[in-house]
Amino acid sequence: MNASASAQGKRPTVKDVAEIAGVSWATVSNVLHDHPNVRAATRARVEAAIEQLGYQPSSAGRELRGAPSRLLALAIPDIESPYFSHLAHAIISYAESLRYTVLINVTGGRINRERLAVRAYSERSVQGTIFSPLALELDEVEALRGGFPIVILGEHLREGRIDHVAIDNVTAAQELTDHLISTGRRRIAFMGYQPHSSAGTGDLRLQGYRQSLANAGIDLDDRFIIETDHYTHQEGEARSRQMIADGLDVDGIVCGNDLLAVGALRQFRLLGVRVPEDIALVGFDDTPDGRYCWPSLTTISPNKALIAKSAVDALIARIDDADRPPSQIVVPHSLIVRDSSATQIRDRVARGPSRVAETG
Amino acid sequence: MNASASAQGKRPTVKDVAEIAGVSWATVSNVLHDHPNVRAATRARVEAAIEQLGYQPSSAGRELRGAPSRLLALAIPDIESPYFSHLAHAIISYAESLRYTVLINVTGGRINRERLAVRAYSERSVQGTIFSPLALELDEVEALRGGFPIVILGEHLREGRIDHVAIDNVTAAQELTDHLISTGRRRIAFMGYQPHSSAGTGDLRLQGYRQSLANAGIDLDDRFIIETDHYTHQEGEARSRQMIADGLDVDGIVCGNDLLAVGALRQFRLLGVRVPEDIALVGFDDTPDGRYCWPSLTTISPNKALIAKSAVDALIARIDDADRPPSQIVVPHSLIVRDSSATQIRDRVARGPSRVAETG
DNA sequence: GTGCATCTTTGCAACGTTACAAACATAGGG
DNA sequence: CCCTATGTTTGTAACGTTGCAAAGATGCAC
Repeated sequence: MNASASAQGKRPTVKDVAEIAGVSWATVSNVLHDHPNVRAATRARVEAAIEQLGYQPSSAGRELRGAPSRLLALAIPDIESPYFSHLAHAIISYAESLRYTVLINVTGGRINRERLAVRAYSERSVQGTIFSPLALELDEVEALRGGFPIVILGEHLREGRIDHVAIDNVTAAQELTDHLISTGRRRIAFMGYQPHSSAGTGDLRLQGYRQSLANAGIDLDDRFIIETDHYTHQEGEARSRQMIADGLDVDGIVCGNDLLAVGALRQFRLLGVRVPEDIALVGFDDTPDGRYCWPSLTTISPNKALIAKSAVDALIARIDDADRPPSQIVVPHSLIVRDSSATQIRDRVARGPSRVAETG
Repeated sequence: MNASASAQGKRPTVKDVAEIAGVSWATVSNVLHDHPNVRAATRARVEAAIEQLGYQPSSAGRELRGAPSRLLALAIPDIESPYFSHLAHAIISYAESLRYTVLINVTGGRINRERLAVRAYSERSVQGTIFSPLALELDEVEALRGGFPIVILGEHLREGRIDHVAIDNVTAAQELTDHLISTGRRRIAFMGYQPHSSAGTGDLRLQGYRQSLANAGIDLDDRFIIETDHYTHQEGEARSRQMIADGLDVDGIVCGNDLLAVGALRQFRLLGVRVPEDIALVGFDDTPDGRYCWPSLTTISPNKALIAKSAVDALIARIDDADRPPSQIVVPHSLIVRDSSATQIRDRVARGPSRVAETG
């Protein structure tokens, strides 16, 4: 109860506790670690002293002695966008259930910050990092990390020597596009091509979109592939305005994420374009603003809880064994059909295919 | 360049560096701290050894030696809602510019987690905590912290002995309500009364709403004060549905935050209630989904960057001097008028009053 | 060559913790 | 009463870092 007994400024140590309890440091340590060889009376005396002083073991001292810091880092481009804030929540929660603490490192997608995330975070005795790169090439990640445990969020085309966790973006984009085709759309655009990003997420989604069109025997108009620098509301607005200004004759758009779609939705509303009657819109990530906008947004919902669990588990496994074969984990997702792609108003959920694979 | 020279598993220490460079530990330490008394040639040799081993000083060793950890904590109810994720971003960024790292502690608003946030975080050698309480009473915070540096986010009615940072919620709510009255609304409800929360934010906003009505000579119908458990989309939907079902004759609603308003917006759309023609809606926090929904949402925009700066500055000042008088910092906000409260469609910004005060 | 001043380098101690082994009590059986 | 077995307690060392004082090296003037 009395935590302020040490009001003289210094933080209490085992030594102080030992003095109050009239025993040696070693006995205090034994009490703290539940060693069996402590008499009940002594234990009680020491515990009383701990309570009296409000003693908390120093993490620095423990670490120095060799105890693991139980500190992980999460390096993400931003913490403000719904996708990453939800993911951060899921990762923090799951890590906490394993008694790990997570340090968040916001890189802003800037390559120098990303380099630091990979290299310098061992400074704070972080044991490993879950990293969602935007600008940094995978080869450089591998070169920089130098044995430091890293798990990459996001699929990559090339099979690498680093652990990965992601949904199957190609299949997901294909499902979205298939869905639009199945509702009768034929002039479908893709918004979210990112030639300047190394992450490859946009590429993969574009690939799924292309595949779907090819399967349906629909010719691809190159002007239907819209480039974006960032996956934000602003870009969604700007690119959709441009599309209409350019006179693109489109009846459906696959957006790289929900933010782009919500931005487009607003812009189309301003321009008098009806969604879904004139143009159907679909997104990625299943964010709340896609669920609560009007019309509500058809989207791909990644299983974020499972992404979080897989990433943390993979990271801890990597920390425990630096030499284990790298795992490439694919997390299931689902297609959520809402109003933005429906002809009549309805809301149903279709489960997409899912698989979890580990390769050595 | 060669960071993997220490591939034998152990992390390199000053000792290892010293051995490679052919000097003593102390000389390595001198190089690291830019002591003047090191010969240029020796310095170069040591630096080469550091580079070769990829040596990083151990934070545990430094801390043990008495160096400050430069680690702050941010304890918030959640990291997923736009308000808190934006705030977290601002705080992390600003703290980083001062070379502090921020540890995020998600309490979920549960009282036990909040107690831990105040008390147990000194375990990880955190120097101080910025805390946004939801359930925990201020008196208990004061009792538990026992001298540990804490800055509270959120205004409180009673002048306390703890540092506070917040906007002037009473005035802000009053401005919102005044605005609705000025556009001809008379039957104005308040959604977001929170009798079960200790934080008082809802109370303060309700108070401003009451004051505005009183100033305008409008009688308050008690049924117009809507209780909510959480400030979420879901509650916004549920409460607004209930309002219509109850047959409440309302022409404007002041919502406790943007999420409630966006939820209400969607529900009204489903029920065929027109916004703003039938009911005007206003919110709090200026979140992106309020900016991008349709109609866009009139709201109070708190200066989050300044909240972040004030909170971090206050916390560091408290860390540096435990005995300084507590500061009560009021951060400016602005009223942003958008379509959800307009009769005709327009978008203008009105600056609200602002002040920064410190009391001892 | 010696003495002195200056410039470099180094040994030592301490921070708080814990594992280990050694020392110390206590009680019971011979 | 002594010896051993058992049960408790304690001293010591080490983890990686840094500040201090002392030791060592170097150069210069006499």
